[in-house]
Amino acid sequence: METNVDNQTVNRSEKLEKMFGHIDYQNPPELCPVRDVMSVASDQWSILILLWLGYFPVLRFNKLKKYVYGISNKVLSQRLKTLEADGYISRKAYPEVPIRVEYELTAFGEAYVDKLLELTAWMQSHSPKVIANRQKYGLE
Amino acid sequence: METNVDNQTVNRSEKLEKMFGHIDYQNPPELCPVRDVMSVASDQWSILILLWLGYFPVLRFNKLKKYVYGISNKVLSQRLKTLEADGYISRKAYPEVPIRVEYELTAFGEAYVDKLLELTAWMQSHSPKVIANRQKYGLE
DNA sequence: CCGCATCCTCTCGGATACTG
DNA sequence: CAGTATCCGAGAGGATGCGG
Repeated sequence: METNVDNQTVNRSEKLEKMFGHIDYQNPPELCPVRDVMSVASDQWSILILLWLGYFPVLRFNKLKKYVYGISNKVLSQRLKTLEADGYISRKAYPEVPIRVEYELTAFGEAYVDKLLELTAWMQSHSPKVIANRQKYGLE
Repeated sequence: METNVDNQTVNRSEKLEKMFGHIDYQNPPELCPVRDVMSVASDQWSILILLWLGYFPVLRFNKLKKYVYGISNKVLSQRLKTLEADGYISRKAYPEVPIRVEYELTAFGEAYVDKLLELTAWMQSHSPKVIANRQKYGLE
């Protein structure tokens, strides 16, 4: 157990070292790739889109709009385009009348969803604690 | 390997089922706790703040501002307050002159950073692929 | 059915100056 | 040093109507 904690801490330090060790924050990089990639992949709407596409392997535009309730046409359209450009999802249009368009995760997208799920599942199970913290904090 | 893939897929389905299975998207919850908690914890600036606090166990306001380069006083202050309210970090003020304030992760915050790191480390290692995708997409 | 174009609102966030 | 107060601009995002 003790060693587990130690391993965890060491593991954390290693990853952080790899992530931040090389950064010269006195003279910061104009475009940090991690920030850049993260800004797409950790967007609220994008996360929900990806997770629903993990739940239902194939979804059409209006189905997605129902599941990701509250999202507007414009934003859904934007996010889908960006997610496709970044390689997380694929888009197939069938030239029927009316047109049918299907979205699904790429292999890369699936890998990302798996990572994402570890985080969101953890957040879901801990959200009561966070909300409790928040209320307690509000009372002081 | 085959079974690994299967296990992975099954695992994914289970988590997604647990996350989405109960949602009546026809009549969506006004405030989804997961969305709510996520909106704080997956904020761009908050992530960077938490990661830097994982890297350096104790940091003061202006140090943080240097490491999380580009952040403004206002936003840093806001994020720190929210992160404290949600229980990720603790704030200690020493009544010296001039005043000294130290921020550090709580145990809960450390646990979250560990989860976060799995994701961001993955993103860092895959960011070249994403950027390559993006450029290829732009050329079509 | 899929999504773009338009308009319009409104919040977020940056810059600066100031205080305990 | 650690923020707060104020102002201001940009741009994200919602609603709607149209077109392929």
